[in-house]
Amino acid sequence: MYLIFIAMSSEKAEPTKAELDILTILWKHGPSTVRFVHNELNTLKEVNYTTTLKQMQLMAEKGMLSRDESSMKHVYEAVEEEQKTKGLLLDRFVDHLYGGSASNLVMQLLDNKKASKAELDEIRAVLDQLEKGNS
Amino acid sequence: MYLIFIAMSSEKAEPTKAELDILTILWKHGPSTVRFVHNELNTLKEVNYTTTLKQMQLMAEKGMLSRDESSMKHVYEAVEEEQKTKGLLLDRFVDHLYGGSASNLVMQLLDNKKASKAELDEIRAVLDQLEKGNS
DNA sequence: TGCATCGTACGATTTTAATCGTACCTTTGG
DNA sequence: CCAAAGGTACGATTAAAATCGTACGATGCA
Repeated sequence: MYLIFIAMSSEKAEPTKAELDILTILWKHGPSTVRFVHNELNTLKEVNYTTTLKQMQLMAEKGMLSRDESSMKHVYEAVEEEQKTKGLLLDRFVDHLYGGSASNLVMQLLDNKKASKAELDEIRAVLDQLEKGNS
Repeated sequence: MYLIFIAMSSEKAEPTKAELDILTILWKHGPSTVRFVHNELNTLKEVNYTTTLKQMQLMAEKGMLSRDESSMKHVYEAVEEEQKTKGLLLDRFVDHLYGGSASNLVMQLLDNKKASKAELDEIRAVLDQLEKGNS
């Protein structure tokens, strides 16, 4: 007797570049129509309306977006929260480029970059906060 | 009279996933033959030898790798330094996902992740170092 | 010498992401 | 009423990334 598993794409697929652009807009503005997303998108890059539409349809099919079809103008919404998705991407990034070491990444970040005084302070504040909570 | 510029691909193209894997190996081990890189690569994912070869040839063509053809077994080397390339990728990442705010990224990094006590300390040390140098 | 092994060269194919063209339905204002 | 405007559906195409198959030259050694 065998157990058969239907692959439900349990492996979190990370959004592509184009998909991330759309997600970003939806995270920022909440549930939106294709038209709205498309307009926002065109402030970044020029694409045909049907391209945006198709993208969003595919994303919905993949389960990245949900949509409300009750009105003729379908309203789409990101399924995963911004923090969760970005967190996943960040994790992958750290793993792949910095061997999983967050501190290595931060070092390079502060080293190579124009991290302003304000930013340094802010980061330090985050650190303090964390250590307090940890102990 | 016109000045004619030969496009020398001044726009830093970021390496693709597969390319980055190869670069990582070269950064770690220094100038290497295709065979060596290929073996290393196969500890991560299975690919045909000629695939690795072709990849590296293309990368050389793009100027990402240089190669020494004096011996029959060509020896390839990464052109850009590890820090420089990773720094570029990191910048793009911060810009795209965190609106260019390094502190936002760090916040999420420390928040969402299992940043160990040791890592926190290390990061704090980096901060101290920086502030000393800045003032 | 001759053949197995290991190397490069390179066109072609496959896979995935992204874009577009066209058909057709719904709403709306004159 | 009906045409213009704006919506969805969806196959087909283009673009980019990655992979592979085959040809053929070098090398080494029985």
